[in-house]
Amino acid sequence: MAFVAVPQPFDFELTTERFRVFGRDLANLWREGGLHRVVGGREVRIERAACGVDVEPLDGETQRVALKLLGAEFDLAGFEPTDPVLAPEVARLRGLRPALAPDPFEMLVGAITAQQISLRAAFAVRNRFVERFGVRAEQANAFPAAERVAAATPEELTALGFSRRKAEYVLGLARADIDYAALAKLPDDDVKTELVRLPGIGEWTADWFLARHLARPRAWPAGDLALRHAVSDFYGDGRVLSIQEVRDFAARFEPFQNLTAHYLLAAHRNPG
DNA sequence: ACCCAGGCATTGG
DNA sequence: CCAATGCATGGG
Repeated sequence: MAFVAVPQPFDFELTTERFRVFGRDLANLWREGGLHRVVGGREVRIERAACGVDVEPLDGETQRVALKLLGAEFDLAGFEPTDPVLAPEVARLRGLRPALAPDPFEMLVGAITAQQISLRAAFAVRNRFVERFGVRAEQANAFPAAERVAAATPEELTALGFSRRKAEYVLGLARADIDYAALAKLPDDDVKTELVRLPGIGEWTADWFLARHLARPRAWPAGDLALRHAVSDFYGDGRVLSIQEVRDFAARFEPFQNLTAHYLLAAHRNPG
């Protein structure tokens, strides 16, 4: 047994709910109570153990990936909102950590698949992509490497269910020479400015990149339809709030907009 | 057979 | 600058 420590509070089931609720994710595969993912060509299993989280096999890289997937870097201990709407939901979902995408290319391609369509439909397309271009280990497939996708044709992607446009976006990303390490050092606004230059990446995708890959505390995807519905139901008067109206809520949750977005979404899809 | 779902780029005013 | 349009799949 090789244990990894995730800071308290931490609830393994709540944190991994994301990998079950929208359907199967072949690259982050929930199976028999554990999360399977391919790291460096080897399959890793992450499961709850008596004294924390068990990661097999464990090395420096699998530990880094496991900590990302379980949202270990968030300051959850400091997240104690006094907002009368949010506070009870945070209490009810205590230990929920936003599950992060460990890989930037995976994050961006995943977001592109999810543009406009339901997450169920998005996962169906994404899984065909993962199966087609991602090397299989035991149960799970590695998320496809950009270098391998770069050699594909648009037709190979449309055959998997991508729209013509999305196929071109994904190929463009795979072929683009993006310095993700440099990007990760920039302030939020600069990351967004750089990302939005790329075809197929708008503000929504850039915001989710900040939120679910870079774990930026103030990321707030105001354009997200599900977040708009959640904010509208928790704080609104019956109609669906506009993007600008939802954006204006960000100040209220300073400096925990990212955690707040994830808690509102989780609370909304799983009402008390 | 519709309609909507965790957007985006393009086109035309 | 804002409004209208097409796109792909899966579930209701």
